[in-house]
Amino acid sequence: MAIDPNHMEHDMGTDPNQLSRRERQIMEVIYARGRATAAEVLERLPDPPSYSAVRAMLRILEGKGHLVHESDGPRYVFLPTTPREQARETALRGMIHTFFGGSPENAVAALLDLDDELDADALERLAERIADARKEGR
Amino acid sequence: MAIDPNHMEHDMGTDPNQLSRRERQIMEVIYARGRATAAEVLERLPDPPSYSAVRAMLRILEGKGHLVHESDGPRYVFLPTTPREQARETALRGMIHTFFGGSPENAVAALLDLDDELDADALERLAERIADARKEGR
DNA sequence: AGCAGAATGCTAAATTCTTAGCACAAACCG
DNA sequence: CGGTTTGTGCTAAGAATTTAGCATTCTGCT
Repeated sequence: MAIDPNHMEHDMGTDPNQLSRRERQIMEVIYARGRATAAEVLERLPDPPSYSAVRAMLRILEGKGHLVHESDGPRYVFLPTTPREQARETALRGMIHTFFGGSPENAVAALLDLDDELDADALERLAERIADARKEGR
Repeated sequence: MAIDPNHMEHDMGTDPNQLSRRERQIMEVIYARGRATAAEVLERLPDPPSYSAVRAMLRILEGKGHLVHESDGPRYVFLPTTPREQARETALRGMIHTFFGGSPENAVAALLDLDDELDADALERLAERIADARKEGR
């Protein structure tokens, strides 16, 4: 059941583990929103720099292959090149390895333990999901 | 049920979101191991630099308050100042915000969907845990 | 004892990151 | 229309990060 850390290897060019401080912050803003203009990124950055600094970083991230842009009227909207589903799986695996000894079960348990918690409906849905998984024999 | 992003604010000095590329990689190695010497960190770093470069980074991380060291014979063993339980909660909340629209339920569902999957015993334990949580009325 | 390897403290240089300003264009508003 | 605001492309400088070497000490082995 342990997660193989080698499973997390990627092309270094778009490996999130190679992102610098600001690059990472920006990618997180964009994933949280799904897509974002420079102004929208700027609004959400911790310790925000200037608008032109944000644009410069976005261009760099595009140059590295992490982002592409579309035009929306006069402005650019940036999207991640790695689909969200893939990016979050990568992030989950990394977190399981770093903080949960490779065990997804421990990670699920920790999620269930968070204070601001899953409500009854969510727990019911999850219980059903788990029951389904058990029926499928996995 | 949405996670409040403001819940993630920390003293900027030890805020993981402020870690640079290499600092973050090193912190992840140390959390994965629980504690580590410079040599052990070096073994696990992607694109590893020299031993002395690793030591210099460890000293910096100690100076910033992220690590402390103990002596183990002639060598130093480094430990994170933020306990693992706290660090992983921070990481989980951040991930839920970035990739799961603030919903822990979505995160749990994604974990359940990982390929290399929870086995039957783990599913049973989680099902019990969920049943307990539902009995407690939360 | 002598030597080689492992360790620390320290320093500075190389490299990378981050920032913001300029010139120009486009869009908006009175 | 004119002035202001918002946007892009581009550049370079300052700041931060990363790297590794030196001097010294300690440890282990022959």
